[in-house]
Amino acid sequence: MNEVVRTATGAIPLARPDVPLGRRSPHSKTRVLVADRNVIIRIGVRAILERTPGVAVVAEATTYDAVLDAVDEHGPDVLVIDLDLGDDTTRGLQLCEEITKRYPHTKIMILASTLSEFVVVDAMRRGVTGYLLKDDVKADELGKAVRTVQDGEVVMGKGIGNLVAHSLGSHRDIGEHVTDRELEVLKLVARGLSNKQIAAGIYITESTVKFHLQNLSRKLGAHRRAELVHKATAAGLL
Amino acid sequence: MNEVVRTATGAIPLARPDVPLGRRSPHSKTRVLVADRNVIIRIGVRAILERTPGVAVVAEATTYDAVLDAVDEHGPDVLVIDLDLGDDTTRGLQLCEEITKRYPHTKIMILASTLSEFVVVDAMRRGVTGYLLKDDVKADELGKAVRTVQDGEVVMGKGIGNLVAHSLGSHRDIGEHVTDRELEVLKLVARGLSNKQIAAGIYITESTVKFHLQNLSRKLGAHRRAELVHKATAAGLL
DNA sequence: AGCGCACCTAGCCATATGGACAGGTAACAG
DNA sequence: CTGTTACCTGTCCATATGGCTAGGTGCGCT
Repeated sequence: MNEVVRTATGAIPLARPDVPLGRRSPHSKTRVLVADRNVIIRIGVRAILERTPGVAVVAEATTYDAVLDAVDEHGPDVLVIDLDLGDDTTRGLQLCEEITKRYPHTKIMILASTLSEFVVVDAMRRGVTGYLLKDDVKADELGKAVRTVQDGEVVMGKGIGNLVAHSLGSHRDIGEHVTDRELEVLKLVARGLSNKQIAAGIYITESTVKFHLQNLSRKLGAHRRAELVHKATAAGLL
Repeated sequence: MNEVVRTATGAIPLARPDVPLGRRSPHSKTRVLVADRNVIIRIGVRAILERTPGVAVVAEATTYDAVLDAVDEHGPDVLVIDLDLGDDTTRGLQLCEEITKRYPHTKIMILASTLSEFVVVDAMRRGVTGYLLKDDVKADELGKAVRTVQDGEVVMGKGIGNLVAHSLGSHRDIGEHVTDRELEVLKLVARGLSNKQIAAGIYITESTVKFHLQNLSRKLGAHRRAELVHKATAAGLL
């Protein structure tokens, strides 16, 4: 039943055939691209998917650029990706947007390590159609989810749907963009610097530091810098 | 709680033979127990190890209790484990200590998600002989590491060795135990409560809250509560 | 009994912080 | 031109925080 595991780096089974934008023949397999920086996860996902009937992993990628190249080269039906590929989470969101625009045939399913209200909502806006948590998925769910996503349906892990619904009803406009400068200040706060030290460090006044922190606090719904650091961490900003 | 997960093929390779404390015959395989709450990781690690010559995965476990049962039942040569099995990291460390005491034949290799100076040093003290980061390992390293650990050698991922050395030379006595009360206060700090609110919440005075925070700050080497939250998160305390 | 440890309390003081106000600039899109 | 956005600055004030010293209790261990 197993023994399906191929070589680690994985020979690419097929040269890309004609990839029409419409639905493919029911007999052809769902072609999947797996993107994760972690080998163990890549191999694990590959092993799980390849024991799912009608699904085949055509390539793996470990960086944002590699994902783009691989999508372009293989035109997969589904991209299973952990957004945390570089040190810039925002980059992952942009990537999703770009792929849904340029390769509408390729559906995106996020396989995340952590649940971030921030990221989920943003991802949905950018055309992502699936969001699962690594720690939550059962082995068989993953295969099913991929096929469901390919059919254009939305798949969300338990609790995630509720989260999104709750967020949309929330008073604060979540998903509000965190600016570069704010992030810069935030990182220094996390390192325990005072407003004065931060100000001196990046050549702005203490007033401005406080200004950025006020905005950050509003965007993340925090009222103390300790909470700010906590929520920012949970949101994958640090 | 959960049961021990058996092999997918369903065959339990061997009823446990006599397991002598000394080295086993060079022809017998290194018998591995994989413990991780995440299916993808378990399958990934299993796939990687099973393609390594001379290594066989005999069981999987997803909870602390299941690990203990499985070690007792299978007497594996190596336990590959992510300490983050429950919501109590400390429990994982205790588990390691117990296993090295009661089953000295079984070597322990930690396969962690995050690098925590705190945990690494503590783990070493309790007889753990390997520490790798999921995000760092190459596929072939994992197999090698398991065999190396079985031979009684210590394996540490890149950077981890330096970390340990640096820690030991550090002025602050790292690995100093964080008490229950401190942890309780810490969690409330992370949620953005003021000292006064925390005091009222757990029926102690503000002075005591500050006392606990002072001790925590010393133990984690932080000087501001934002930094405290940051480091505590990195140390897996939150 | 003596010891260490977790836990709790008090007071003092300089400084940091949060929250509010009311502005300014530059770049860029419609 | 007008509106939006990121970015920057200032002032005001109440409160929170960090750092310190100097105690107290109860518990388990030797």
